[in-house]
Amino acid sequence: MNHDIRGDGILDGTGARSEPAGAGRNLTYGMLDTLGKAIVTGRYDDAPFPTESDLAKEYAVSRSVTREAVKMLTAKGLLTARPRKGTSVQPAVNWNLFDPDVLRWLLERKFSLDLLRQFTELRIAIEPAAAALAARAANQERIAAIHAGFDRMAAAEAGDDDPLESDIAFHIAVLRASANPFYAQFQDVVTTALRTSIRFTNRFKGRTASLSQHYAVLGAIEDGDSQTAKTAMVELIADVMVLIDDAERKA
Amino acid sequence: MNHDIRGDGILDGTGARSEPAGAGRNLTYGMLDTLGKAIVTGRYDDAPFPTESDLAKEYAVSRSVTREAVKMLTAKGLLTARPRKGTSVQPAVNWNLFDPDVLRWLLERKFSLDLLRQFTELRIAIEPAAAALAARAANQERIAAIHAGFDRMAAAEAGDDDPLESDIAFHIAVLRASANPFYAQFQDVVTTALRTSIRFTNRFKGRTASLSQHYAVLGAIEDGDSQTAKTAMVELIADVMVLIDDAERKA
DNA sequence: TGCCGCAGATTTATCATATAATTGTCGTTG
DNA sequence: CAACGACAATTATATGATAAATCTGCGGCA
Repeated sequence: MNHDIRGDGILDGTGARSEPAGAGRNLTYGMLDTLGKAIVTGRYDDAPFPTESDLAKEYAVSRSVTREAVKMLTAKGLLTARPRKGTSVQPAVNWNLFDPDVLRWLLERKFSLDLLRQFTELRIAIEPAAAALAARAANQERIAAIHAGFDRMAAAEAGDDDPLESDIAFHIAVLRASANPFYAQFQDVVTTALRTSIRFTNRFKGRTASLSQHYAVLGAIEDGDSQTAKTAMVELIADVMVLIDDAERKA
Repeated sequence: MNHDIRGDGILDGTGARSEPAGAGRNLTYGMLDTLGKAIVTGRYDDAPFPTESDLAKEYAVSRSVTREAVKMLTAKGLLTARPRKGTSVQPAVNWNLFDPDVLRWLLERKFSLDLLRQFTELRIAIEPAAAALAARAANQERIAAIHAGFDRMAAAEAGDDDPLESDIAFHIAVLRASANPFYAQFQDVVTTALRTSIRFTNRFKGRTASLSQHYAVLGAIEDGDSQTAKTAMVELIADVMVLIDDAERKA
């Protein structure tokens, strides 16, 4: 096994994420990323997790780097370490699924329709509630942000913006407009999940017809009509759910 | 400032959390806990965050321990570090609120009615949806778990169990019964929030009257009636919200 | 036989020190 | 005044040594 966490020969095609970019930043983050993916994809489900000195040898880095990477994975709930017992992978229920790194590892390496459906089941609870709160907490600035997202979607319709990124921008703006930090917390989660699920949604080209549905959400929030905002958002995400159900039935 | 992360003279009154118990486990976890609390309570909002060598001196530990604690806080979104620029506290929007440690630090040290209300706004979206899913995914084992939680609540009514812990057990069982890992993820969050909010809810003694409401949720899930399960859970949490609103009005 | 306890081995935890890499600052120079 | 280069501060990495925790198995003792 030849692990290249130094990234000497890696060509990083995606330049999407600006700041948190895991891999190439330094040895610790490179190891974090590689190990994280390995864990969520089940490489150590039957094999025991290596000792820190074995890991250091395997990845050709110092024990400092190894220990720091392991500590970060521990902080995210993926690992646990005890003297003499060694380091071991935690059961998946302990993983912090709302950590953007963990979710990205899961979706990038283990994408499944089932996971997408479960995630959409979450969105259909969160986003309508966020829209309802946004309608109550509405002010000039928040509405402007949502409006900007909608305008980008409209521009994307005409080919002047990216359809996926503008869609994400709209939903993020609604979450933030809820004025509730717990809802705002889902920003990263929704962004990560939508970005990686593009593989799936791209197969259905008729989906951009939802522009009018997005406008219904925007309008209701502007009017301060929380109930309408909620139901409009429910319908929007329910349509996504229908797509997934269809795909699952075919598969 | 005298930081006792070694816990030599600390008497740990709570023994509640069994495994993840932050403080006394070792120096790294002790420092993680102390630093985490300090950050969320705003100690470094105007003061710059110390360099790692300063931290090591201040806490009387080696740089290894310091770096590993800082790395864990970085993994939880509280810090960011760059060569020459030093380590600095991230804006609160980047904090991983659904990390049990972060939420605990926030609630233990910074408890506010406002935070509790925002959290309840989240629960009123999550838990009813989880109950609805649970009604669909119901099987013998899952129903038994919810039933066990309910039985504990009934026992607590008679003084034979802890009212808070049994209440938590019921809600956790519903989240798990949703058979959706994203909902199950809220286990720790709900547990942490309910445990720390006991200070508040304990002032209202009439609240245990909700036993019948919990039974309504249980019954609906047993019947596979997702709509009833959902509305029953909404009512249950809406009552909590009323308590909070009352308290906020008085304050 | 069966149990208790101790010695050894293994692995993480901690410490200490040295060197490299990154990048902001400031002065110099054209 | 701008661009470049030397310096300095801070994190990043490497290495080696020692401590602490705890599992395993051996041996003694009742």
